[in-house]
Amino acid sequence: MKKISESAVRRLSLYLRLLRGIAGDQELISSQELAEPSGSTSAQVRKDLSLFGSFGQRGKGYSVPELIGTLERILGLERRWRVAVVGVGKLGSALLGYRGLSERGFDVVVAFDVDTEKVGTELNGIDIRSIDSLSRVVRERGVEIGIIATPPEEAEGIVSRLADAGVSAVLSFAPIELGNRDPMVVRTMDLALELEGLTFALTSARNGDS
Amino acid sequence: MKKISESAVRRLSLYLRLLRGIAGDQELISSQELAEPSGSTSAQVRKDLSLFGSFGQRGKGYSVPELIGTLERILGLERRWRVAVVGVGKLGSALLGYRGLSERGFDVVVAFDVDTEKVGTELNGIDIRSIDSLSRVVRERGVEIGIIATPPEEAEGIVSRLADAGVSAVLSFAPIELGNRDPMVVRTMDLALELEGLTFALTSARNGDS
DNA sequence: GGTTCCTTGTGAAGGTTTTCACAAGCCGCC
DNA sequence: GGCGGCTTGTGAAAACCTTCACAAGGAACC
Repeated sequence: MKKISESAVRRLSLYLRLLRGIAGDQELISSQELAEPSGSTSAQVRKDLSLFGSFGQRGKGYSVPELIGTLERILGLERRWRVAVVGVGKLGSALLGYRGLSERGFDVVVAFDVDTEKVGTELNGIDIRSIDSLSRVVRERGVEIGIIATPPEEAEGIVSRLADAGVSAVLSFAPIELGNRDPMVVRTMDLALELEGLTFALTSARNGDS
Repeated sequence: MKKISESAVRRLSLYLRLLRGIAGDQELISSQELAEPSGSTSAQVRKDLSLFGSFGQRGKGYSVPELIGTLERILGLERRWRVAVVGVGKLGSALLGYRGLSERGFDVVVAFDVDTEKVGTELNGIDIRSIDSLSRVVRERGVEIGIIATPPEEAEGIVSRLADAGVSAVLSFAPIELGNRDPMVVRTMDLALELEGLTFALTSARNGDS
């Protein structure tokens, strides 16, 4: 199988998000209509899709419901995924209450924290368990993806423990680098780093860049 | 001035984050030492830096404190930035309490919400004001960057109002597409979209990809 | 059935980013 | 001062990604 670039996968996710938003309103969509709101071009859309097959009909466009199904299949979203949130501080709590996860196919099945006050309680129907029991509980509940919302200094250790417990992917909010330990896929979301992308743009715009 | 790719800027931010983490422990660092923990290569590091000048010393490497200063200058972080958080729900509250922002040069100077219960109170020392007063308060407090933590259906309108009030950059957590309205820079962080990047990797790994 | 209009799928061209590889330069030691 | 070891800075090559442009195919209408 060809190698698919990360940016192509991002765009596919974006197309899917847009399509879900218009499902019902429209039966067919052209590459042009899909490109515009995603800040892309029609050629790009067609190329991205053609990496996986031919899903459109010449002269007509793409069937919205079919394309949604196709993108879900490509992205591995035909099934739901079992997620654990590690760290139930402010961010972790926000994640436990975030409907955007289950709407998009991710079920938070358990959360972990060190705080003995929190352990044993539940939040939005999700059990909070002790981090000491992480390995066992992760296996019991079949967790496949971990979301790290702990202080940065804990993150590295948590990733190791998740890896040992058989979790295959991690999304971390801790602003530190977590090497991709092989079979496991790790991705980091760093708010300040994103803001720095903005300040770079603002600053270089101000200093006579055309 | 040359055009700098978004991925290069990302990497520069990453180098800076790493350097700040080791400042004090080490006086000099080689491109190789900087590359490894950032998942890059030494050649990449040198190329990235060479886009802006020559900062190293052959045979020795880069001075850690100087390189920090240089990167801060490049990224526009020599000064602090004034940020407003719009939407004080769970996510917004978490943001108001997040130290990672001020540590990295971003001061949240005000927050906005529609809820009359919240308006007039403060959280972590940050005033919560009515969204109706957004334009005025943004100007009064010199807000430069907006962070959107409202429900997605509000996001579009908020961006317009921020733009009108003179805010030049926005980071949005709403999972919808917000076109880059010209002088303003807009960036979206979508948790589920990042998770989809992971499920794609997991799924295609399982389906005989090498 | 033929003609026109429309949109896909895709090679080829063009552009950008990454990697390679090596000359240039610095340091320390004899 | 000269030599050896080390690391930068950078053209050139390679890899990768995006855009172009057009043939192929479908639908509608006469």
